[in-house]
Amino acid sequence: MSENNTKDRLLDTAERLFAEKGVKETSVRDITKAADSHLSSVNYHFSTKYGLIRAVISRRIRPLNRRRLELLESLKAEAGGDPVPVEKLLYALIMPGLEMYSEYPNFLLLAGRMISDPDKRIHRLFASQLDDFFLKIKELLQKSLTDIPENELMWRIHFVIGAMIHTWTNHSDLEIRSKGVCKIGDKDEMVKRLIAFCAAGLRSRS
Amino acid sequence: MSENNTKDRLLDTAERLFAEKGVKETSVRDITKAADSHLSSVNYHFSTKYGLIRAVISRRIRPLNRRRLELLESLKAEAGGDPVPVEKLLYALIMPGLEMYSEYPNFLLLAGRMISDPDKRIHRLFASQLDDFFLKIKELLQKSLTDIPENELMWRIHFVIGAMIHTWTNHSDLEIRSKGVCKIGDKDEMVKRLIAFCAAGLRSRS
DNA sequence: GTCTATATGGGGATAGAC
DNA sequence: GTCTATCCCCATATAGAC
Repeated sequence: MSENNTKDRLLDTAERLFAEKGVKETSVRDITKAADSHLSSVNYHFSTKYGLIRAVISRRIRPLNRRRLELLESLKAEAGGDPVPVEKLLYALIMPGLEMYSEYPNFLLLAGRMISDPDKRIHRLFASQLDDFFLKIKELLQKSLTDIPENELMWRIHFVIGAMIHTWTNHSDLEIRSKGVCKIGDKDEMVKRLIAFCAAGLRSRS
Repeated sequence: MSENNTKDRLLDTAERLFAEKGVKETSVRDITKAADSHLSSVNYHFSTKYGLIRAVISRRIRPLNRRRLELLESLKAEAGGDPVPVEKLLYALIMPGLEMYSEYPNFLLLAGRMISDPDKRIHRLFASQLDDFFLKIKELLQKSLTDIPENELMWRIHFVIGAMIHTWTNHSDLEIRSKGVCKIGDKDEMVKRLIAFCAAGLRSRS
């Protein structure tokens, strides 16, 4: 994936180091050294360190969210007014992230940390993308789960997002606790499980 | 809660600032200034900044986890060999954290960030406490949900923890998305919802 | 235990030659 | 676009007087 020009090398290296050590913990010097570039190249291409952070995140999160919204739209069109099965809607939320994990394994860890980043600018880089999706999936879920009040449903969507993000960032803990039995590597199985869990939670009668 | 001696004032102030700005983003100078103390007092009382971080976290996470384990133990004793209702087991996981939120509102946000902290020492301060609980609740859930294979169950417990932690750290996003309708302030209602969601997820037939 | 002064290093950003 | 040299600030930590 990495290209040969400096800008892309900086993005790739920053993505990796941010995921490994954290954003704040990675200095511009670390990045330029590992990318075999020079300190000032970051300022040249991205103005500031924050500009680099934003670029690292945007180039993945935009396609990710676009894919999610496309999936939702096509499910909506397919159904033509009928309710869409909850599992299919959850697939649209969950699967694109896991496909990204296969291709860019560093990114989900980074994204999962961003969502709770104390720097509001960084937090919003991710959270703002979820805003759109949240509204749209809520609308579709309301048609599929007609007996659940709107505020209850919003809480449940929030729980779904939590389960997903925790899986992105902390699957290594589960791998340890399960002594290697539960691995994120089994992508399809894992997605099936997460979807089944969340679908049951969304449908629950309280 | 804050006491008058320097050590406790440092702990209280650090807890607040770590939650507001992040651990890495808060300097020892910030803390000592806000606590009306002196730069070197941190080194005197806690040796290093990391020593302070550890102390801030330990004084809350130990009682929190003790409470959880006590609740599990008393449920187990009460049931006397019979399966314990899933909802009660979830209560033992979820309620102690929310009681802590009422008393020390900064801590849950801080704890939720720690779990995905890139510094492994910090990550483990929290994760290591969950290890015990994970094993114990798994054992009890297996008796209550006899038809669910162990590895499936472990994934589901992981999802439960994710939903809980995301709620700790990101309820403000939900509050915004729901235009103020969904608030963590309604503690009892929120706990009821989270428990109902997770119980349904745990019971799901895949 | 408290306070001042300071050591020492790392950080982001920039100027200016090439 | 690339590279060097450097500015300037802020961080943690410590020495040593009180």
